[in-house]
Amino acid sequence: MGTKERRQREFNEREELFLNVALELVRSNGLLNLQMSRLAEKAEYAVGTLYLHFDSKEDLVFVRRHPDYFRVAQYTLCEVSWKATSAERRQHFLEANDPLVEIVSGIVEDARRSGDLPPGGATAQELAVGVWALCGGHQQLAHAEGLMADITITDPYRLMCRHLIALLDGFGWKPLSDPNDLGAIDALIARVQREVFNEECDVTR
Amino acid sequence: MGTKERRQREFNEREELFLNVALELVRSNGLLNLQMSRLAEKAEYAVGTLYLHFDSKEDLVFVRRHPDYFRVAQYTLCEVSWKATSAERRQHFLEANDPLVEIVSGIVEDARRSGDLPPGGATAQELAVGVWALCGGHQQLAHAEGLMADITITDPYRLMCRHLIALLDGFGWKPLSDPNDLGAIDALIARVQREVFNEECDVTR
DNA sequence: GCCACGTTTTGAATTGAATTCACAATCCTG
DNA sequence: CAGGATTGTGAATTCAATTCAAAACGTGGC
Repeated sequence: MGTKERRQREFNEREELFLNVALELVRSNGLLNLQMSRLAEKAEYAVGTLYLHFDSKEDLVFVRRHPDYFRVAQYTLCEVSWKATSAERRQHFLEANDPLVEIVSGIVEDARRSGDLPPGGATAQELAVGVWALCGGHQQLAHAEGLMADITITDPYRLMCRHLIALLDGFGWKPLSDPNDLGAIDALIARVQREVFNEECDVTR
Repeated sequence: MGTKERRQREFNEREELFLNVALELVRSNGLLNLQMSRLAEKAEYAVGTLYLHFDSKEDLVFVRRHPDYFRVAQYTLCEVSWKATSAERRQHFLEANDPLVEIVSGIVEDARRSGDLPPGGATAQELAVGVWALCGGHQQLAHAEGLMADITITDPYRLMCRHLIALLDGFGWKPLSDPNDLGAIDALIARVQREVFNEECDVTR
């Protein structure tokens, strides 16, 4: 019975199409101006079809996992829309984050095992939350146009890295570095970018 | 010419009324369910009157400075609504934050002068941004129901304090404390609450 | 090939809320 | 107290999300 499977595949492809078109629209007009009818039109399907895939607009936005993820995550986490979202989607979001939590926790545990991080105290997850919060908070501030400029901050992402270093230093994570040594930080950023992300990702944007 | 002034006063009082009723509604039904027509009705004025005071709903929400400030600030800073807001309101928001920036910068400078904080390196404002980001990020995560529970974090605000301590320790701000000494942290929280906030503010909520 | 039936897709109609604006009410001034 | 200016009103408009009855399509049996 291959028909059913083909159907399913086509359905998935259409969903993918919707998501891609949505992404395009979000990129050019912003999340706020995303309109279901325009999205449907641009994808060359009827609005109703869109609603076969997504329960609501929130739902549509929620599904995206992508380079623009940060922006969506911020919107999603914003209490207002968090509460507007169905419990299933929230669960989905939380579960989608699990692997990340795993990875980060693993890194923390490795560090502890190897003695880079003093034993006892914060659990791996507690530490991870701090990093997550710091990144999210910086992201939020960095995107509020004019805010950083107002307090004469240039290069907000480098600043974020400095704060991350300070935070981890505060937990005694070795090697300790100086959050004020800009040269060393730039070198570190460059190295991580090269060795971990294989140049694919420009952290400074 | 006292009439004009009375008028102005009455206008201001009405604005205050609108804001109070709005706050009530937000508290009972959430920010998302705030409806202009219901607000007008509850305040016993016409919708049009509401619009004499506020250009839009965003505008109304923006104006509030209050214990629920965090929630509103989060919504405000969320890129999506930040961009939807008029440039004037944004400017207003930024200016309203200036005194806070001043205060925090002052504290940082005092610390540097007294030798508690090593000289050089991050500017006071850069340091302040880190604290702001960390608080905002924690706030965001803490309010996303289920998220903290999912990764077995209890007492997210205490955790936030631990991370703040770690961050400042990382910058070498004396006295250095151990972000893992929970007893000391609780004592510190209690002390700050007592001496600075005069018990008026329950930080643990 | 063609019909009947279930399934999928459609988009016009509905709904719900923000915002506007022509008119009404009120206030002020000479 | 007339009448022009200012302020307040809420029905009407607008705009976008969501629904749902009907059309189009696919499938298996004859």
